[in-house]
Amino acid sequence: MEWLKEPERHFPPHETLKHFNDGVCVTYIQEKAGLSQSTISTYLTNMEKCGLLISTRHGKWSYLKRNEKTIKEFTDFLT
Amino acid sequence: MEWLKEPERHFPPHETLKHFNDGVCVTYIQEKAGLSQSTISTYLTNMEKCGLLISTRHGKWSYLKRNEKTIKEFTDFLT
DNA sequence: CAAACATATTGATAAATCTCGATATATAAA
DNA sequence: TTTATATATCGAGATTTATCAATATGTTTG
Repeated sequence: MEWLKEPERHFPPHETLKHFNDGVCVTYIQEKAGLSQSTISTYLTNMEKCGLLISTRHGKWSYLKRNEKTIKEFTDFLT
Repeated sequence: MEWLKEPERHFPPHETLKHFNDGVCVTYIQEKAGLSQSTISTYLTNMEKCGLLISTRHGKWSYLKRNEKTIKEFTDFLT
């Protein structure tokens, strides 16, 4: 969640997409997290299901970005 | 944590102490939570150790109240 | 001091979570 | 249309968490 606040500071640029408008691809997140591909895929899927992330598919890549609306609702609830 | 925001709304008055200045006794929290005495005692001890609660002993009773300072630090971190 | 009461600690078990490798599926490239 | 690449799903083991009953410790009261 923290990394996705500033993708350009935490991830290399995408080869195909020249921007981070839809977030970061699963592979980059997986490599940086240092967990297995299946683990990260499951985590990201769950985080999307519970509304914390937004997933967008471009060709064979899935890009993940923060869902600021739900995140705010959640932190507001915690506060 | 939520109950302790307004003890007078969520708990009966204490017999000995006539106020909630130091929070609520373990027994009341235990009864309201519906978990065993040992479970609640452990939880409250841990929450105190990690700074979320402040524990004050008056005679044979322990009273628990929120540690607003640490709670704020934590919610700030989450936000 | 002994009995009673409030809280703390210990030891145990069931359930949940973390994490992986293997495999499946989807998409693009050759 | 086979192969390569990216992501998803499944099944399983190890670790952690939730929770309890039993027991211990601390404190007051008779």
